[in-house]
Amino acid sequence: MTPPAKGPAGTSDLPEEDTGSASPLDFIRAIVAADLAAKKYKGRVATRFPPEPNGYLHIGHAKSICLNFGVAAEHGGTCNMRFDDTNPAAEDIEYVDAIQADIRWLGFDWGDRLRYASDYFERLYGYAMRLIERGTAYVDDLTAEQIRAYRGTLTTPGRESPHRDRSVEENLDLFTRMRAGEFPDESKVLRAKIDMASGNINMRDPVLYRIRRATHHRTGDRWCIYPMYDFTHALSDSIEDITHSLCTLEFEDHRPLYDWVLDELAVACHPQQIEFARLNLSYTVLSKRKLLTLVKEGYVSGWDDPRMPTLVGMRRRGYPPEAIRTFCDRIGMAKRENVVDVAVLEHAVREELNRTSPRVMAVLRPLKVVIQNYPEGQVEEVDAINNPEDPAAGTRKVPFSRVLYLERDDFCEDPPKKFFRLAPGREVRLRCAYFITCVDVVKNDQGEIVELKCTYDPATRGGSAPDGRKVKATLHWVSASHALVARVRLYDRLFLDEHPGERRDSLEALNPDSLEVIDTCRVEPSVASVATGDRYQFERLGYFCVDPDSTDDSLVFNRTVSLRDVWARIARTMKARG
RNA sequence: UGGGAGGUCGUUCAAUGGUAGGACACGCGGCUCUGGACCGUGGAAUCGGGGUUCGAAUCCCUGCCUCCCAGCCA
Repeated sequence: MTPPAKGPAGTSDLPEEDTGSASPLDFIRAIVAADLAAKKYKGRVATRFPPEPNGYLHIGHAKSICLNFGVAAEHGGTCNMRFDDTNPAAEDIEYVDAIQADIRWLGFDWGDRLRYASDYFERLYGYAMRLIERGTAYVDDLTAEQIRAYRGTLTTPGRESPHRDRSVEENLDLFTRMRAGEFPDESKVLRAKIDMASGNINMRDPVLYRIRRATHHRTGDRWCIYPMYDFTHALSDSIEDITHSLCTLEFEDHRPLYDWVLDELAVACHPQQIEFARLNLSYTVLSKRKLLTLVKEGYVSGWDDPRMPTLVGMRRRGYPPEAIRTFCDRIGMAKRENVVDVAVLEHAVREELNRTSPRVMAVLRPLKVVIQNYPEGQVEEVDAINNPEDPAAGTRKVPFSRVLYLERDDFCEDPPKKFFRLAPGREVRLRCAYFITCVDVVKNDQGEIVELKCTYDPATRGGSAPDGRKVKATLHWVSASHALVARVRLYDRLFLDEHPGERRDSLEALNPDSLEVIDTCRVEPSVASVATGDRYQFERLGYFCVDPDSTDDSLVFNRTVSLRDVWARIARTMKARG
């Protein structure tokens, strides 16, 4: 596999070829390669990513973005950023800005090839007039309900509209007046004259234009008629000289219409539409409607809630864009319906973070530990490696003193088999510091453990014993008086059901424990000056990033993903077996 | 007796008439100052039935199952 280029993976700086083991091409890349070999488009490859600016981008869009920009880059081609903005009622400038920011963050660059379907409205209008002149489009006065009734059903053919045979002159006149605003909304539409008996419902005289008085975010009130998707999309592709128009499976039925429009108008460029299966992810929903519900009804804090599968959510969660691109490479490209295990995504995230994140020690649930034989008031600094995967990351000093905090989960008064951590009388290693032995357990009136008394072996400084004795566990810690207090947000999957999208009501499957906030975490002082978005590995716990809610005197971390946890798995099986 | 698309390990993607393979997940072992990482290893699949062929996941016939389509959304 080829990890995308380091910097922004624009249309020209991706590795052209995986020199070495040639991994097989997916079916779309195979078609593109064959077209290139056949000189089909004069050796040109031009794609586009055409979102409607009516929502935030999510991981499913990332698959399409990586495909479109990737295919173009692999052949020195181009990929246009195009907004399919033909429905002013649903769209908003907020989304056009957010979408561009997300794609840039993902690592792609469209240079000066930013396009809007709305820029083509005048040309599109001209094409519509041409269709009318050819006698293959007509103005219909039927209401929406009538059109639906006339359309027939899946198994029975439709009926032709009584207005289907209006003269070219009358259609031209009516359509001109539609544009001029002479008719109220929804009173007339322009329809293609194709075949009301077609088995493909999209070919039963599809609507091409509707009257809709709405202020468009780019064209304002200049238009009161707006073109429909099928008409706009095919022609926009053609206008932009696109060679391969890649879209998802549900548009397969639209391809005959796509081709009809371009053939009927005999345009110079007729791109080929190729459909691929959209991405589904286990334990998450990716439908715009459902994501909108989560936001609107307050189940999450917003589009950028770290539990959301949106690109903004993942960014805030701390997912590196490289990991998302790697994920998109790995899931493959096919036409079969699929549900990718979210573990594949998490694995890509861990892999990237393991390679790049500086290590730091933090204690989520502090348990006070006093080292009895360590001199009161003494402080020393131990050396800690910043990233064992990257020697260039260097080392840092971590203060050690008499009173420390350990993770509550790292102590067990009555340890079960295979629990290697601290227990009464047991010796363990404190990471980068000393071996300590637990000599006493202090409890409060409720019987809760409030403090541990330990001793340390001064000869084990640095973490190893001169006599060669071993310990079975190494624990993370922080010096109580030096540690910073931080708030940490622990995220878990938003849904408990593996396929929440298949339920009538996905909300029933919501995980009530998808967010846990801990306000009393302690982190080592080296993270005092951090910036929003900085990523760390909290040793033995997971990867965390600095949330924008952080201020100069209050740190907030999001847990991006936990480390793989073998002990948790062992504990789970032991519990299951009783 | 509508049209379109698709069925390969648990999941996902390969193999395009010639040893069914990778990744993730899972199991076992090793190593380790992170029960992380890493290394090794194991189990695990061609929807069913016929046919063509020396040889079929792949070609043919047939049956079954799944998904998409009846917005003046995209």
